[in-house]
Amino acid sequence: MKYSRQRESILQYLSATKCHPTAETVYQNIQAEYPNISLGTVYRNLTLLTELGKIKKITGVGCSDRFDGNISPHYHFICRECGAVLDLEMDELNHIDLLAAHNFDGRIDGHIAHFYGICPECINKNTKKQ
Amino acid sequence: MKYSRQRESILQYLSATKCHPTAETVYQNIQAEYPNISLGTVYRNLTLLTELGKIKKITGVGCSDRFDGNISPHYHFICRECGAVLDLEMDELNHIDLLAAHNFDGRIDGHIAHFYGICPECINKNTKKQ
DNA sequence: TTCGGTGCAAAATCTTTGCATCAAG
DNA sequence: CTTGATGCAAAGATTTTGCACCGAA
Repeated sequence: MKYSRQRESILQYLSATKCHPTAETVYQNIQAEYPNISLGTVYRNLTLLTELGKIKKITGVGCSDRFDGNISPHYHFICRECGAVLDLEMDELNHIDLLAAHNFDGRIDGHIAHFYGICPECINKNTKKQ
Repeated sequence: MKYSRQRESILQYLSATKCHPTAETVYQNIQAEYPNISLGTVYRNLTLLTELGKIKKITGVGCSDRFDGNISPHYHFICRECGAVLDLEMDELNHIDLLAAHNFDGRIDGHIAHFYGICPECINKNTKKQ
């Protein structure tokens, strides 16, 4: 695979940020360094980097997919109020694959899980309102 | 809310089927009874029924959302090979919300989880091939 | 020089919506 | 009748793709 400055920039941006940006957000941020980059290139590289395992794609959060530079196994929290996506510090739930496989004839080799609730910031905001 | 034959038909179809159809598939099946129904009406009713809690929307499986007439709490299995979505017979994983909340400052009140692997049918197919 | 990557724009896919008409209450 | 629901088609939103040109090797 050939090196590309744009791809490198996308990977660096994702590795540096703790938020979980959409393709559009990645695009806007990379534009600071490469004003001529196109959204198509961003999508192509996000797909490529996901296939290479260098980033993770998070689906099922809002309408657009999100991307994560943190490829260590971890779970995500989604705030029902502001939509924020946060990393959770918790061990892998390996045992739940076994629970799922218990009454199932197929083979189970993994899972995705997202947790929902109210983020610290929104709890704080709500307290002030009252 | 006014009664509508179309909405009733959609609800009945979803309650009767064990597969987890997309809006497009619902549309095609309802067309058997109501040839003039429009995709817009299907989407409007699927959204409405989801808000009313009469059906469930399953996101994060393939490109389009899927819908489920089974509103009892349960988990889904997704076949990596054929994309089939199957119901899993397992207890609710209430304890994982506590695990998630352990090192987290916000409030956690729920989760979604999908399990991945190879479905019985595909395992069977693969065995025959060899 | 070669060939993969890019920028651009068009297209594809999925979903929502405006509006005139229809039908439930 | 009145008002919400429908059918239709257009528009929105997100993502993919064809193609000519650029730039890494």
